[in-house]
Amino acid sequence: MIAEFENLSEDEKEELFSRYSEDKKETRKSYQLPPLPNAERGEVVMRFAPNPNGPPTLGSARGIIVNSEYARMYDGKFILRFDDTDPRTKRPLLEAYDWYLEDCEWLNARPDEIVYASKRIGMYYDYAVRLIEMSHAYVCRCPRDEFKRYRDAGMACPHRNRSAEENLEDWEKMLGGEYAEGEAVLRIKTDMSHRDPAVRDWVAFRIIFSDHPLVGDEYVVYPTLDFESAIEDHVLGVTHILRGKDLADSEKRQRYIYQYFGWDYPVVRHWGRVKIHEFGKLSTSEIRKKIEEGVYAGWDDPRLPTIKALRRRGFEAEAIRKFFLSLGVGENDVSVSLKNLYAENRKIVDEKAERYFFVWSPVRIEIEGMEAVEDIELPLHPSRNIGTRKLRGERVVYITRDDYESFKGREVRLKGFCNVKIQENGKAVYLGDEIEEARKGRNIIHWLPESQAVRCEVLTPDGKVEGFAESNVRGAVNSVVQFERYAFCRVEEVERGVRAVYTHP
RNA sequence: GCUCCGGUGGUGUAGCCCGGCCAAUCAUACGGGACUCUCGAUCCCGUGACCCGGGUUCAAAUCCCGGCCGGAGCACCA
Repeated sequence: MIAEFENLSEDEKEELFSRYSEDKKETRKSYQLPPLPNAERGEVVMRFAPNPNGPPTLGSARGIIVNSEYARMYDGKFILRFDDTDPRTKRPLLEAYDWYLEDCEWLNARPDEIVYASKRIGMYYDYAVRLIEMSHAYVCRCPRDEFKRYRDAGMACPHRNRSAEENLEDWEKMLGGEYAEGEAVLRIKTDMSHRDPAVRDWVAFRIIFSDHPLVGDEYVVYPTLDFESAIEDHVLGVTHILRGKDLADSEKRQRYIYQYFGWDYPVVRHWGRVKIHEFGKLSTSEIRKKIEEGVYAGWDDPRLPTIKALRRRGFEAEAIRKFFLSLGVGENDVSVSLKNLYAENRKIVDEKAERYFFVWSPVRIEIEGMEAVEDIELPLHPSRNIGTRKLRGERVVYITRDDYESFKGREVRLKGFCNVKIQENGKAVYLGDEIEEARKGRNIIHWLPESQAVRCEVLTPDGKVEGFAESNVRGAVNSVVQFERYAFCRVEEVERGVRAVYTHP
């Protein structure tokens, strides 16, 4: 059987291997999302609705991936909707709109439709008017604190029972800029004795005298998320809503609107909070501040949990997808290590990453007793036949300080080159080239010839690591390579020295 | 405090709706071994969990009650 296999041509072997690994992938790939209740093939409409006040982060990725995955599962539609209706407290960033588009695309979740809430404020006004006319909404002129007292007491405020005409009039005044910020809001009538105070007559529109990055100073009355989202989900025909449980109460509020208009509320499911060990709690606004302070170099700083940063680090979209699909859509909070993402990514990247040497904290070593310079060829990949790279076996080489310290006085194999005995004084004694001479085990180390060592810095999540890389990496710009015995890294710059970004071990 | 929601190995997850086939799935992590001119990959093997207490039942991870723990919301933020 084995002999039979050996007799096959390389191509045939390749084919067998790939067929075998394909099968394995298929079974392993089963991060199946649970079925959606009430979902019909071709009818499902999902949406992801971020506020673009910064670039998408790992947190956003979950929303993008899970929603788009369900849309795909049911052959449905995936909508990207910008809930950008607060130009002050959660002010959108103009560039961020495009960042979301880019990252969705990159995550293999291209939206079938894109909606900008701020461009549809006029439409929300129409629905507001209808609610006022039906006496399901009213303009409330209570100061915030005063209303809070009514709410806590479960009592109607003085404005609650005014006529539709009066309310319409006040509404017009709001729109006309006759009221200052805080002087009037439009509230949806719910139930002042609702057991959950958060549901009692919630605010649908408020006055904000601030220009909006996308629509300028066209409006002074902006809808709140609950109103905007309620209307949009219906207008867009959203069938299923999947989002974080921080928005769980929204459903209770929004249902009133659906009831007043006689609409059906979409199926809602919430997932718990995700905490990633490696990234502390970083809010978008905190990151923004630290970028401005110069703590981070930008939104794609490798230390950040933004999609931009992960992409720069060389993560594959598919790995990120699998990572989130593996978390499922449970309502319990998860606290997960990035190691899981690393593992997913490694599976993809290992078979295509070219291998190179990177010597961090280099120590210069002179090899004594070596006869002549040798030309050495090393494979670009340990198991796949994708070519070789050339190194010169010279008398002067660099090895890392770690190896120097731990192998001092002992024999090691310079991978692909020769065996030496490391001396205490920064020198080494040549022992021969034969691999057989080298002890099997953990004594094969990587190295670099002085003449082919180029300065290299690696940006890691914990800071910068400096050393030398072999000049051959110049051919690997913009790709993920494995610096042997170090980590996978994405090479992003090769002029004037090499700069790479750490992906993962 | 009030209102919701959750608690399966170190971590994440399946199972829970419709009790038995669950001495509980898969992944990751960890430990051991094989292979390898990388500390990567691959291949074996192994460790390890149903929050606690009652109840219902012939039978409970699954149903009910109570407790404990955790989270979210209680904004003119999203």
